Amino acid sequence: MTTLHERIRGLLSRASQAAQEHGVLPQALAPREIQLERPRQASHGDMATNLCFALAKAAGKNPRALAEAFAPLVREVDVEGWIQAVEVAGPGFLNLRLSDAAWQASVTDVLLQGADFGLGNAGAQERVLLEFVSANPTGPMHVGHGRGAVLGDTLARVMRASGYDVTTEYYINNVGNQVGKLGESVWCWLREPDKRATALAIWGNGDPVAFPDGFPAGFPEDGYRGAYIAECAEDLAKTGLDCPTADWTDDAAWRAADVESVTGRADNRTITVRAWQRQLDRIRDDLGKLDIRFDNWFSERRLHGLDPETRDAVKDVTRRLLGTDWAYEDENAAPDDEDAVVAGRAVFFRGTSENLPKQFRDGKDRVIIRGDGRPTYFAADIAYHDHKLARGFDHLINVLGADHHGYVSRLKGVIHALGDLRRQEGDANAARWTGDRLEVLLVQMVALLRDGKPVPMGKRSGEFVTLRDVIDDVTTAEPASGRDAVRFLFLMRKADAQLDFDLEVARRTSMENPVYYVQYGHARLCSILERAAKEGRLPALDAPATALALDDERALALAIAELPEVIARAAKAREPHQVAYYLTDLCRAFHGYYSRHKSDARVIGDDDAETHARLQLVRALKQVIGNGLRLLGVSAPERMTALPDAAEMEAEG
RNA sequence: GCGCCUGUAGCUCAGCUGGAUAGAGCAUCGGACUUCGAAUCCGCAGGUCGCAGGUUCGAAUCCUGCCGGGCGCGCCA
Repeated sequence: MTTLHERIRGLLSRASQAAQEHGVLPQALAPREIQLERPRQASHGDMATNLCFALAKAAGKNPRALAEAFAPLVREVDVEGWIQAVEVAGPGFLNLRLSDAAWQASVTDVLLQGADFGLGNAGAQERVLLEFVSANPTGPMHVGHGRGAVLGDTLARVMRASGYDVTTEYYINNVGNQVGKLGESVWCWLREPDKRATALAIWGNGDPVAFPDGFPAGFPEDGYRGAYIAECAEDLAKTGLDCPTADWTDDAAWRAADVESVTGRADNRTITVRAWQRQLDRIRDDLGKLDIRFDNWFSERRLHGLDPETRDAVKDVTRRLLGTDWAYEDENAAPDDEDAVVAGRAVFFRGTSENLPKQFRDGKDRVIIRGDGRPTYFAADIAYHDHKLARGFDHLINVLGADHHGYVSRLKGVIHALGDLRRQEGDANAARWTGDRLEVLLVQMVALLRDGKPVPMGKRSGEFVTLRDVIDDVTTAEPASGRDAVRFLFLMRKADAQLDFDLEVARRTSMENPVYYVQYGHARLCSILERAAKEGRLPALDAPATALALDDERALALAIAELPEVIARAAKAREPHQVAYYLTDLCRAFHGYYSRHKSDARVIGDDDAETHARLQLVRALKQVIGNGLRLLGVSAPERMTALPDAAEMEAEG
């Protein structure tokens, strides 16, 4: 199996060999990647390469002269006849005009490769661990999490299509202050069933926060105030914790029953564990609505030795770092935290070390172990990333919210330090621990709009629009439409640009909402094929498309041939949005072709040869759009359900 | 103050990683359904690529300095 671009690259590569034999190029010349691009101007041919610019230096010639010498060689090695014309243009471009056979073959390529068309092996099976979402299991996911989720999941799909061996992972942040606070918040609601009932009734009415009795006594000042906390308590009150006592107000009994709470830590109480597990279930459900599933769910607890059969890797790695110059104890720092049990000695990571490459160096040394002996989030992350590399991954990718960007250099720095540590320990694999094994993709924020106006969100009040709300809100006739709209629209911006998500636009069924545009294109193609099948005019799948002759058909054939290029590029650049843009462009080309030739060259016509060839093109287009949508996790409907008519629309509006 | 991201048509954004005359959608205006889907298409108009230097055959893209916007700089995660 091969593709159009591979054929042309092969041709150009043979031409460079010939050039070496003819003395046009020096003998010793490293093979290089040949860039092929589609010129904007039709007069520039079907494909252009800047190969001669790249080779000019090595050849000691100016690009234009080299191109002049190169052009006849391309013709000479073109034994298959793929090239109709080679032209030297501008300062040294080689413009190629393909023969009919060449571009027509791309239609056949697609049909023969089917669902596999577009796959490549640029990734060379590199083992990549892709961590994304990793939202704290302390509450519902919001739209920002959703964007990271869609980006991560689509990137995984795109990279797999490009030959990377990708494992996806969700890091469950179930240790520390935040989950502890979650447990306490739930606990407070549990102890006051009457107040809970009142509050839930009011919340159930749609009133987000206000209710007469306020929060339960002793509710933590910085606790989680959302309605979902009371709901969680209600749920646990019904199902229990598999513990002997039924009286939630019996503090002593519950503490005794908190068998997992041997350390007295709030984040390790049974009730806390049940609370975050429940939140995690909801997160898993929400992700499922977007068709996102993880290969691994990695519990932070195991890094602290809290899960069965795990050891305290955090303590272990801290101790080992302390044995080197990478970490040190600070006796002067007094803990600000009044809850601190002992005013002990905090442990710092020397992130400012001169021994760190500049790009991994931090502005200040960071705390790993607090003065009271509790490890920080950073400490666990050190153990976590050590563990990731120890599992044998070649490359790590983390998708993070852009507000975490200050954390990146620290994390890379510590991986570098771990490498040095392992070298000192005589680890033969130490070279694998380097800062540039970690790649962090920062996803910018999402602003939620309704009809152009920002939707107010205040996390503190507990009132915020959840990802689930958004998916439900933009779900229209088809069950998958909410998922499709959210996924596609999140991919219409590159990750490092802020994104406005307009709920009204996401429901719209016009070009403003590109997901419908692309899906409509797919449905339209299906409908043509359906008609052709009904009339018994579908050719065999491997029938040639040699009767295609229109410029628009040439352009479409060349466009579908680009899918493998787009996928490879998107995977390499970690930019899945390129696939989304490609699909809208391709559909635009198809809709244009369809409309322009409605009267003079319909797909199904009198001439059998033309009809068959056009149907092959239609089939190929459908295949390519379908493959692309699958990559984006968006459904490719065979038909679109009817729109509500104008009267209904107005009644709604 | 320091660091990261960002500035492209009236608005929202692409721009194949340094290539040829910078492109879409929306909005405005004007056109196209007797046929395989008008959820579509065609056309008009719209630009000092924030500003100023620099690098070279060539810059929206790379380097420097300003200006404007966003986000970070916890013994939070």
